[in-house]
Amino acid sequence: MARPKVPLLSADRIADAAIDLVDSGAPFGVNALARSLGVTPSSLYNHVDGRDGIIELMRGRLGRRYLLETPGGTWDEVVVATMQRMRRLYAEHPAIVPLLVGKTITDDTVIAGYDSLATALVEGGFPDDEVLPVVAVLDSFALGFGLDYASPDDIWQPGVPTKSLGRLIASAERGDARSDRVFELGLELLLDALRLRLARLRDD
Amino acid sequence: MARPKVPLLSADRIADAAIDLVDSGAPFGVNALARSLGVTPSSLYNHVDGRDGIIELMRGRLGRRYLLETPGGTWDEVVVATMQRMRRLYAEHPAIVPLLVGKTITDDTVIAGYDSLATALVEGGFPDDEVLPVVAVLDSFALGFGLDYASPDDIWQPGVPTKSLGRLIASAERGDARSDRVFELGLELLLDALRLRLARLRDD
DNA sequence: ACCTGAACACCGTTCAAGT
DNA sequence: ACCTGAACACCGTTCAAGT
Repeated sequence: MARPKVPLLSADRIADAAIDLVDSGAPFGVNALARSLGVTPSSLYNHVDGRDGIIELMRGRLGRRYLLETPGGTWDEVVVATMQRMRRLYAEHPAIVPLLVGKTITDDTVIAGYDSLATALVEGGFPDDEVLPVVAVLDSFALGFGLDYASPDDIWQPGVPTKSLGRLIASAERGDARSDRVFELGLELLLDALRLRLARLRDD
Repeated sequence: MARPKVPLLSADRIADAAIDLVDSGAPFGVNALARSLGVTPSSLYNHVDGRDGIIELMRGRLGRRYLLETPGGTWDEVVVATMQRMRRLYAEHPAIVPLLVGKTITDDTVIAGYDSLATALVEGGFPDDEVLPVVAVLDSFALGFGLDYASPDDIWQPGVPTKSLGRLIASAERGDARSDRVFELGLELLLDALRLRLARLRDD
């Protein structure tokens, strides 16, 4: 075939196919990705900076789908809206989360999401030196529950008698219902705590 | 060499070498691990169930190092003690965290750690159907900040002007000091929120 | 029982060749 | 500019052979 008149590939098309691939449950890999695009692995290198580059493209693509319009309102409304968007992103693309962890974020849309969160906290009255830690806490928690959605249904498999865990696991919800509940509870706890903290800061 | 009179390898020795390997900053792999043990890759398969098996061994080994003695005291003391142990584990072995995520936990010591947490919450007065979600929230957060320790110093690299993020990043702490602060803040927030929640539950 | 060495299928990446 | 196909170094895993 050599060079076609109209390109078969583009960064966006590659990112979309990569997202579909991982969502389908297949392990991520550039060979598998090329196959799903009906193309040779080496073709991808005309558009994309290797495996890690593709992952960063996926992050950006998802960012644009889920985090594009920055939410407005009071600081806690912004926190809730942002966290819920991330929840949707992670819940609908859980298998992608493990690929994203521990890599520097450069995508503008994703950066903008964190920026709007930080700005809301600043305007809400949190002191400058506390805003980034709060954002990081929220981010840690978001990532944590993202991984929760990605986790196997049985996170814990006790091979030995337990005092409480076995009994609680037996009667617990499973799957997305469990992850949803964890998210709701965690967000509520964090918001309560942040409101309390802000109130205390004001009293001083 | 064939079979030596005294075995060169054991599951524990392999796990320790694997931990050292990852701690040294090298990417984890069974070939590299075998090399660091002065042994052929195929030798490992006499002791260990492949790559994933080695990772689960690392989890267990670290669990035994960091989570062995179950803490006592009131529920919030148990929470603090458990979280601080996990913090130490993650802070001292950050590069291992990404390997552990999203895999089912079967190691007894680690299970026992979660069990003692769950038991403390039950005895502290949290309702049965809320204990596991609380444990999961704590776990999500622990994993999140574990990944924070594992993250590059610049998690965010804004390529575009930001309203707040750029300015805050410039004046923020870095490295472990930043991660420590995130952990302290997050733990404090979660404890405040949990105490508040328990008090409300008692009022009803 | 425990190690080696050869072999296998697969991985990500590079690069000359073709249009 | 964009795709192919060959090539490369490397990956995890299996297995017969040796003691």
